[in-house]
Amino acid sequence: MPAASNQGPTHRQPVASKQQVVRGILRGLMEGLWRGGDRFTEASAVEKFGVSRTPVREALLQLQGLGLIELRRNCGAVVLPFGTDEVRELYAVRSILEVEATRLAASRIHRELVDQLMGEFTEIRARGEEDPDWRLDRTLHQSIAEASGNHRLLAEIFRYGDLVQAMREIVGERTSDIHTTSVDEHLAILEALREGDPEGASLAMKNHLDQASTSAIEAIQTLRS
Amino acid sequence: MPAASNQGPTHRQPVASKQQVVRGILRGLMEGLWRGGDRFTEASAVEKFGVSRTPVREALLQLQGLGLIELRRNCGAVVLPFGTDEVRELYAVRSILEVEATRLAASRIHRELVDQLMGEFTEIRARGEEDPDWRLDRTLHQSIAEASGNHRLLAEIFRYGDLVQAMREIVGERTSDIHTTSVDEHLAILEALREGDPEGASLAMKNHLDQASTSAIEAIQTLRS
DNA sequence: AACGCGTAGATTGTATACAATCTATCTTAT
DNA sequence: ATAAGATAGATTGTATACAATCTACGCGTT
Repeated sequence: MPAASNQGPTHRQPVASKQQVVRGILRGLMEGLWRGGDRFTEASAVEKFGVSRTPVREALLQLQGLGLIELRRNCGAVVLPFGTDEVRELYAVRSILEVEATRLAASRIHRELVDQLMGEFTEIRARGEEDPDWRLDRTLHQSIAEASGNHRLLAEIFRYGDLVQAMREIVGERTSDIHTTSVDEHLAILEALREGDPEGASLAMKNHLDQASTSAIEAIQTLRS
Repeated sequence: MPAASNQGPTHRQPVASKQQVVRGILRGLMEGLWRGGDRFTEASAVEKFGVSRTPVREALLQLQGLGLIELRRNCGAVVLPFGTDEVRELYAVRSILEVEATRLAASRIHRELVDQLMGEFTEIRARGEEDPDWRLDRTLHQSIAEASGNHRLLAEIFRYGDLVQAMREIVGERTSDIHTTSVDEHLAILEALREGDPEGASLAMKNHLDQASTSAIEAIQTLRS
């Protein structure tokens, strides 16, 4: 018997504690549980999530790195505002990064990759399917970020992509109606990339992210209503 | 300068441990102590810096957030490449953020602030002084980022500003010759901002950061030679 | 009564012990 | 001899105890 094989209330997965806290606090932020300027201590998070201080501290540091809270010496965590304005700003920064990545990618991305992605999107559209877990969407953004040729830019785009994905999943826990991924917007980006048109591709990406921003703001409002 | 005034082996400042590790590893990266792909364990860092695992872990998480190392479960920290290409990419991302912030700031920044900053830069230039600790430079970049009106964009610019400042200080520990801050480049930005010219200001910022990138690359090469 | 100071509580920073997991080597059966 | 599996070591994930620091309240002095 190599493993204890406990069934029933299995042992807490050690690796999940930190992400559980990150998710929980992010959910609280999105639901409007705290107002900007509110403070809470490590001890309160320990009690709320039932884990020890170590994963709580690491989770708070991660959230600070994501610009969602602020940690002050011996003063607890200060919750930063998180409303429609902040979501708009988040998508604005994401747009700055991805629009520039798209501009760079236009002259570097491989045509075969563009064709393959276009095929998958058109197939999805023909079947009337939905890409419910945003797998294709993420693949597209990731492929463009990689084609930018700047590893650090790719990393920053991933940072925001992971944050947006976490927000999507939290929204999905409550509202069954997930906004349909916009295949047409994606295809517009790919068509411009296929022609090697940096301005057209970056403009199409900007339009796509503006639409995504509006959808995200509506989702937050729905979550809080 | 307050001058730390460390006398004797006073009590270890509890708050300094984590930043000491961050600084030490960042210095190692800049000096080329490790090659990209090298791995080191928490235990080795504990031994190297003489602190416990807790601040080491938090330091590694911070460095991962800065995109300098990669943490893998039970596999230690993987050092990412850090050479001239990576410094160039770092400044490219910084440029993307700050150029857009400058464009946004052109129509929002207060004229009095621009005039005040121009006064301080011209005074520095008239006196032939140097702004050795980059205080004015940081004030300018911070003021522009604030004037962008996007708090998250400001935060991201701060993230890179702090990283660049830490790199400058590490370079300064070894090489007495610090590159002179380029007053003319700063004044070009401010003059365009004063006229409310978004394209001129953002172009001047891009030029300024391109020069800074070249200087940083030269500094790294000097540090390693 | 107002201000300064000191002490107690609270909170975070750090160190260490324990648990879970992974990697690599060694054994064993085919 | 090769490959599959088990076992031991190493490494990270988590929990807890201790140290340092900050905040706030109460006391004493002016």
